[in-house]
Amino acid sequence: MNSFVHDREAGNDASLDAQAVPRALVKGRQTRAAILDAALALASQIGLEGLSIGALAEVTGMSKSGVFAHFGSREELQISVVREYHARFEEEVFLPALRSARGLPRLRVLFDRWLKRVSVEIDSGCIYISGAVEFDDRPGPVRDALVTMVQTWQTALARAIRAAVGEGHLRADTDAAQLLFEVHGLILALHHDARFLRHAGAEERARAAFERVLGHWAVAAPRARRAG
Amino acid sequence: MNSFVHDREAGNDASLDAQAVPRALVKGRQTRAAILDAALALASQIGLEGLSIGALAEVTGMSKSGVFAHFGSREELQISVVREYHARFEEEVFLPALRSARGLPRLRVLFDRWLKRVSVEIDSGCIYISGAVEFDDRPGPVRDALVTMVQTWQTALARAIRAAVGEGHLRADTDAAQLLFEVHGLILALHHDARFLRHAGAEERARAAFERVLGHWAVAAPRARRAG
DNA sequence: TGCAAAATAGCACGATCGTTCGATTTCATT
DNA sequence: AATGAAATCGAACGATCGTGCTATTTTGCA
Repeated sequence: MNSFVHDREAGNDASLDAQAVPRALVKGRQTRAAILDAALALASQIGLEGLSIGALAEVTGMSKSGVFAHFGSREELQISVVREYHARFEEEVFLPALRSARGLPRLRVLFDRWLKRVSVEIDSGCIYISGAVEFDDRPGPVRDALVTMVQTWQTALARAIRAAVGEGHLRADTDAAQLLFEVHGLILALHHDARFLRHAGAEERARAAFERVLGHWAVAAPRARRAG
Repeated sequence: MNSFVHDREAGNDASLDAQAVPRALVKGRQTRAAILDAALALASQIGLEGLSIGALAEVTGMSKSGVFAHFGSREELQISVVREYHARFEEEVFLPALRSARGLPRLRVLFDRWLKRVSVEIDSGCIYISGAVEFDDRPGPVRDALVTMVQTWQTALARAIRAAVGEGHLRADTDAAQLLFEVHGLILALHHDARFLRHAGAEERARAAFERVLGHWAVAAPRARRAG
């Protein structure tokens, strides 16, 4: 259920209908997906805490109670949004990178798509980032879900880094956690400068810094003549 | 009024009583300061958007209207909190660094105190950071105030970096904005890992990365012997 | 000590929040 | 077409929100 890992089959979508629903209604799932879609857009703009069932009902053209019935509580709605974002993130950032060669090439694709998701997307801010700030002092199931998802993503990244070491693309003594920390910082700085300060060149800055960080752990230094 | 600059005298606190208040009541200012103090702690935990006058009244032991009267609107309260945070940030991060030698030493102190402000403080998260996420898609005076403050701080940092270049501590072709971007990313990553993920080693990671970034633009290679 | 002004309290308003509950509509199956 | 379940609606609840009023208390100065 958490995925971002190798075991991507066998359960298709066993998340809900595990205990054999007597009737297989499809309408409910559809509207639920529609609500979740609107919720995701809304949460991206005003945050997970800003998500209100009333606003969601207005956007989807439903009644408040109609929306509410699909989740049972606001908290469950927030968690569902987090999970939905996680699924999309995996599909748009992680999975496409699997088509690239193991090691540094795949790591570069991961960063590139991550970067694009944080900066380019017009409507959506990154819920991992906004959620981390919103819930860093707010215990509860929503925070727990967020932490789990972020850790899953970071674990996948760390694995990609170690793969690059294994392939001989990065030095054997590469500190994967340290590299991850610094690259993550670049994404956060990009998110900050692009979305909050509305700086134009932030994306390019992030790319340049990423190459420089990689260069520090690169196995053979081609005497750093990076485009600048 | 914005400060973070060289002109720190001449006005003492001419911010409010410029147009000669008929009576010089001190009680109002005191309670206003007490409210602001509580508001700052509250906003640090649950965010500027989470600030509610009711909760603030309860914490300070006053009535809602009593609290309200000091600011006139919730928005003005939020802006006051931003300004108050700015003032404290300047006092605890920027000003102490002025006692260090111009150039790299001062830059190091700036980073060190910045880092401590973001990670060590138990109660308070950084309002610059949480505010940036909360208001990146929320136009209005609060966002404007936040942007102004953050830009003031970044400008001061950029000036410190250029001073380090001027002192010959950093290479002449140092890209101050790029260096600032990367260092800012380290602070954001530290804030994320320390506050949200509750990782222990984040502070040390940030320090190590900072030295490495500085090293990239350092004038003399650490090993290579060079005159001057 | 008295008096005006400032500070604070008390109360109520409209709005919105999440949530509950019973009624009603829509659907999948026979 | 009938039927029972699932989906949705409509109205209402208590709570909390920001804010506007009018008292009341507290303060600083004559």
